[in-house]
Amino acid sequence: MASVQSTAKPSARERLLAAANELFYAEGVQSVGIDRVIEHAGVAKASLYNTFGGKEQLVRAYLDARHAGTVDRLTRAVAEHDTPREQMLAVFEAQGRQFDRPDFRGCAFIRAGAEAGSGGLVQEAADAFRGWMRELFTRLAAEAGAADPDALGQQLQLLYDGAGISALMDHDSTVAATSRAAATALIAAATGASAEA
Amino acid sequence: MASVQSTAKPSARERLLAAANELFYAEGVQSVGIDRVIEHAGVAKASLYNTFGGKEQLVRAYLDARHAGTVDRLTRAVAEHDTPREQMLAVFEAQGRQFDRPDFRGCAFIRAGAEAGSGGLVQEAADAFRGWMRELFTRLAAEAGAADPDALGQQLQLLYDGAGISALMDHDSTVAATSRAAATALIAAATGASAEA
DNA sequence: CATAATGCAGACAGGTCTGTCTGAAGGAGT
DNA sequence: ACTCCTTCAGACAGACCTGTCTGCATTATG
Repeated sequence: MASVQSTAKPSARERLLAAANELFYAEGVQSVGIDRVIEHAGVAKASLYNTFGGKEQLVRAYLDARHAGTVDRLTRAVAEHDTPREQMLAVFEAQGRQFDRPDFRGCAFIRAGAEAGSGGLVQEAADAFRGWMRELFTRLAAEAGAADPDALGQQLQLLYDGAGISALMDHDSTVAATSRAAATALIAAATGASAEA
Repeated sequence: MASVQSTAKPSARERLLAAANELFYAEGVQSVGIDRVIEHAGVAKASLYNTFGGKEQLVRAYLDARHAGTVDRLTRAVAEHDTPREQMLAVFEAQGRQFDRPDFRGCAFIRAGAEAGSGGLVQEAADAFRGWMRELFTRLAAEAGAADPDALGQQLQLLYDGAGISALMDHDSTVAATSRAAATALIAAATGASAEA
């Protein structure tokens, strides 16, 4: 089992995750029912409950997959630059590229957290993701020589979240440039550097 | 009709709006059903449909009331200061006071927008609110002599939204101080001033 | 070949939601 | 006193949701 099969049909689990990603992210976790997920995945309802156990666990798996994808994307973007300052700005540039995608619908964790009540698997997934983002910003801020790395890291996360919200709700394509400029100013103020963008 | 009645029982409309504000804001627009709203308001179901026409219109009225309340609160906070720079910071301080309220549950417009699909009355209400916030920040940025008032106004809105998100999702009481410090730095960078907090 | 595992299809139950409708009670103005 | 209007109480329909269950087909393995 679990052997490599290159061109064969993906497993029920993979098809369910792909369908959940498309539908939950596009229309929201609460609005999309189980029936639409299994129909979109071409999977029987019993397979979903055998594989994941329930809708909440499927939502959790969907968020975990998003988490892994964002970690990959941002890790690659950071690795393309050498200085911590450029690496911090690269995070905002990578976010800006997401804004231009036609299927962009904001941060999946913020949206799922707003839909689901506090507590539960959604909250766990959101905490894990936001903790990773915070650590990324704080680590880069420390490497850049910020006087208070925690403060700069938190400030950059404010910009990151705010940019995602504005891109979602204001249909404003200029927000990526604005957040990058603001990040540049905050980095300069926190490190005492005088480099401009 | 509509005469002044000081101590009498509020009208069905007012009770419905109060109940909608409590329940929708605390638990979300989708999670709370009509039955719970009318029970909490002590109102018959027919009264709700006669007064508002449907749930979506009730949600719209709830958001409009929130809009008016925030406009009042921020307008008062701004009026307590003299210089545009202090007025901008006063907006963040007023937001920080909201964070400490035990019933704080984030920005009602972001949460409702995340729950409802795009388009519809929720989107209209959110657009109106966010437009007002943007104009407030941009006007104050212009009065403060920013080189690019639109850019500074948008940057401050990023911080405002990001702080609300973090206060909601991270249970972090330090975010108000962080956003205020970041706003101070961005204002200084945009106006060329050297004043510190 | 036989057997076990996996997946598909769909019925079914129990609950909740929105919205409509009926019928009656109470208060204000004429 | 009479009438209009608002409001309350609740039944009802139609739709949707989650989760469980019963069969049947396919496939891999002993």
